[in-house]
Amino acid sequence: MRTDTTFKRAFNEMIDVLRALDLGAELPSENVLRAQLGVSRTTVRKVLASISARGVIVSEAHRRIIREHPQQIERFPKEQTLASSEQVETSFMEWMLRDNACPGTEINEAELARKFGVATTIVREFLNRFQKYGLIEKRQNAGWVFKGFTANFALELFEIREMFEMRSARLFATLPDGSPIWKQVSAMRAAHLELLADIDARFQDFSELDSRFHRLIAAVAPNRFIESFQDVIAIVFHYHYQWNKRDERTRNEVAIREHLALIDALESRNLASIDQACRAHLTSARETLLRSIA
Amino acid sequence: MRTDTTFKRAFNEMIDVLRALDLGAELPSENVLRAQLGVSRTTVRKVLASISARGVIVSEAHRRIIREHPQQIERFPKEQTLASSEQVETSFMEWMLRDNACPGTEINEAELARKFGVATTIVREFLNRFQKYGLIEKRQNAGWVFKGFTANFALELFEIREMFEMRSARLFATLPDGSPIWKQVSAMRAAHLELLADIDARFQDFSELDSRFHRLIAAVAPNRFIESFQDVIAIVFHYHYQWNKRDERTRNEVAIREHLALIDALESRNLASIDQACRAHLTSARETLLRSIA
DNA sequence: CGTATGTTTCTTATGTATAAAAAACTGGGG
DNA sequence: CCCCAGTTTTTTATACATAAGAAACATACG
Repeated sequence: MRTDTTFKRAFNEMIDVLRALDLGAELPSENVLRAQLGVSRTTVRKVLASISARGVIVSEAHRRIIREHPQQIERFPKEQTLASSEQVETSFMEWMLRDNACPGTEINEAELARKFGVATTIVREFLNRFQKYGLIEKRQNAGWVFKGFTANFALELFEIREMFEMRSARLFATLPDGSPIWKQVSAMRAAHLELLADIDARFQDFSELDSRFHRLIAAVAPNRFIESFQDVIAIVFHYHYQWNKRDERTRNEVAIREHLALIDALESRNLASIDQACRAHLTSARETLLRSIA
Repeated sequence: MRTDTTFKRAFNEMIDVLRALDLGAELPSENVLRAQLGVSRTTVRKVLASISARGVIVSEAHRRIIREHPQQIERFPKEQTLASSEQVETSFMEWMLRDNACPGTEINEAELARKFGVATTIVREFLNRFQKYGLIEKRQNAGWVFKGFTANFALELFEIREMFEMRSARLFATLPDGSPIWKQVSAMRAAHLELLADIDARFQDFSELDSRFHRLIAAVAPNRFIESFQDVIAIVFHYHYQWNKRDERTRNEVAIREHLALIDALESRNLASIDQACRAHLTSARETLLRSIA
């Protein structure tokens, strides 16, 4: 049976929506809420019914009134708001990084499904999607093989990354002054400086900023294949560094400074500087990853 | 229920194996046959049992003897030797290219499953794998959208293709004389000349040769992400050109000559010539594809 | 009439079932 | 002992079932 994670997520969000409204106010229409929460009206109605049953709102003649602010209502815990297909990703990455890092390990769909507590269909679907990350390989009529989080993997990854990133960065040199991208670049610098100022407390926020930074650079000339490859990079860094915490703070601080240098170079529109800053960052990122694998 | 396409394929292949043996000869062991046919011993035994039931071979005390050459035995038709998951690819590409080429078309899993006569699971799995080709996109809790076989698609595809191909081709300039790749390059030239000599009759064989040629060039320095991208190129060319036959013969002849020029350039080890030949071919291939889309 | 809610229908997400295929186990002969 | 064929156990490929969610349709109210 399908899980009701969409409902639970919408329910949690609806609590926030209600909190922002005054007592006695009329709720927005189902259609407005639908757009706001990003779900179907069917789900909105289900959430409203559920909240109504708890007495937080009352329906009267085609309108809904807020009776009390939902302070007491408990939110659904985060795990219950993730579809099984999403949970499997986390389970799998943990299995991979913690338990069975060794290359050549055979992956057994049935066993994983049992271990993760989901149907085999889900595991299968996940593995199919996960294939693009280059870490597993399918063998006809047999299971999958884990190819290993190896130095080779990192080198192949960075070879592509370098091609793509240099290509995008270089395009900034000819980007017209009026492009809206420059605004985003400048906002990106601010975000980096902000994080740098508070690096001791917030160094763990870097992973997400890193991904946003590289996606912004790639966005200078959209290419679906490059965008898809960003997913590969993002997942690798997200999980690998989550698992390997050595020198995390220093590592991130260095990367932030390299990003800032690259931003300066981009804004200078000087091709040589761009090349240099970009390559410097990629080389350093590669070395860091390689060191953490060895 | 799972289809028995593996059995049928093995059965067809076994017929060839038996034909190559003398009457009265003893069959190789199950294990040897298993390796030869590339299936499990379970399937080999099933095939042997089936052929045995038709009286072509007799089992006596731990050995199997060929009694007659299987001229009469009918092979299973090709369609029955393809797993549903493989058939779906063809069905889908035909649906896409013939019926619904327009961008933005919504793809309905259930409807496709009905149309193709397979379970929804299979269609779903296919779409998940097919996502990497950049032609479809998934929307949360809703179906998929066909993004269209558009000029933009072709341009993005070729931007990546050019980066990858130039990278590989350039590496040939520093490839040591002793590398086994040179033998394959020379064999590749022979294959091209052979096809060229008989181009009027065999121009349809080019698609496969093309794919092998570009994979060989990439093989100079293996990179899983580049290899994976070759699949994208291969499928696009295979199906798109199968559907668009305009000027097929001329188009292929031109490409063969460009390939030959590139082979010469590679063997010259001259970087400038390699760059030039490689770029010339890619430009021409891109123009051809764009023209056929417009 | 247009917008909002109530109702019905269709589709997707995910579990379960099962034949086909693979792999593991077994006893026997050279 | 190694290899071989017979047997049993596991796993995969695929079909099918169903609740959740989306979309389409219908009705009512201002």
